[in-house]
Amino acid sequence: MEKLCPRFEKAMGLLSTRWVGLILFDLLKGTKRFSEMEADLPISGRLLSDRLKLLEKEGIVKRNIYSEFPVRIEYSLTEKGKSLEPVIKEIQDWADNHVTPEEVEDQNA
Amino acid sequence: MEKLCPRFEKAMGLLSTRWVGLILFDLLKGTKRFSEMEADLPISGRLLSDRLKLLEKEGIVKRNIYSEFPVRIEYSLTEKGKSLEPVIKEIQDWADNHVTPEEVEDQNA
DNA sequence: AAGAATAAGTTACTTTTTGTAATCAATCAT
DNA sequence: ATGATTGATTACAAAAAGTAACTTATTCTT
Repeated sequence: MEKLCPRFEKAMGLLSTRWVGLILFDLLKGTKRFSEMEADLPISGRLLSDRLKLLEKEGIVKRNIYSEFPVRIEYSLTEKGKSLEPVIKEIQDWADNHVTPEEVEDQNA
Repeated sequence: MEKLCPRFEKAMGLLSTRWVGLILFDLLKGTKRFSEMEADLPISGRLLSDRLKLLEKEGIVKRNIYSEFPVRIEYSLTEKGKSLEPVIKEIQDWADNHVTPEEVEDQNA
């Protein structure tokens, strides 16, 4: 019996939390507001709120409040968050090379 | 509004399916039988069965039956499955560099 | 001060997915 | 026949996710 690596397990647990990958993909393009992310991603406000809290707790996302009218709250990646870029990039490369248009269709069906 | 890449979305949907990452990690070490994977991973037979069916359907895992006694069924990665190695490796690298022992504890608590 | 406007959430409720344990199917040895 | 062994499947309870309406905080307009 081959034991799993606990760190890998932890990392994979985070990355495999539903929507986390897409949120990282979005934030790697730059700072975003809550409503922007809600528009970019196929995720409801309830879960976006949950996931941003999780990622903030994990030190991957930071939250900045600007007291303007209307209030502006910006989310961005911390250094730890940015360090996930190679992971996301590797997934993108795999997707470019191995995900067929039909598979994309299937998903949307 | 920045649109997501549909291929990335599809790839991430697969990779973020619970247990898929751990199954890939396990199978990258070589061919495995059902009961071995059940022992290696913190996953129940019901979901292991579901996930192997999913991965087989996606062309990532292949299933080989040997009609011995008792029946032996071996699971291994297809070429497409093996092509995910750089993704898993990148996650492992990130985990080695950014997951702290405390975080591993938290997860087990 | 009163009321509208806006962004960012939260709550209440339903549906889907997981987890757990018991059970089944096929095969062979006794 | 009975029991052992692997690889599942089924039934049911618990947890997580999806949806849409509601709330909060702030500030602008009048």
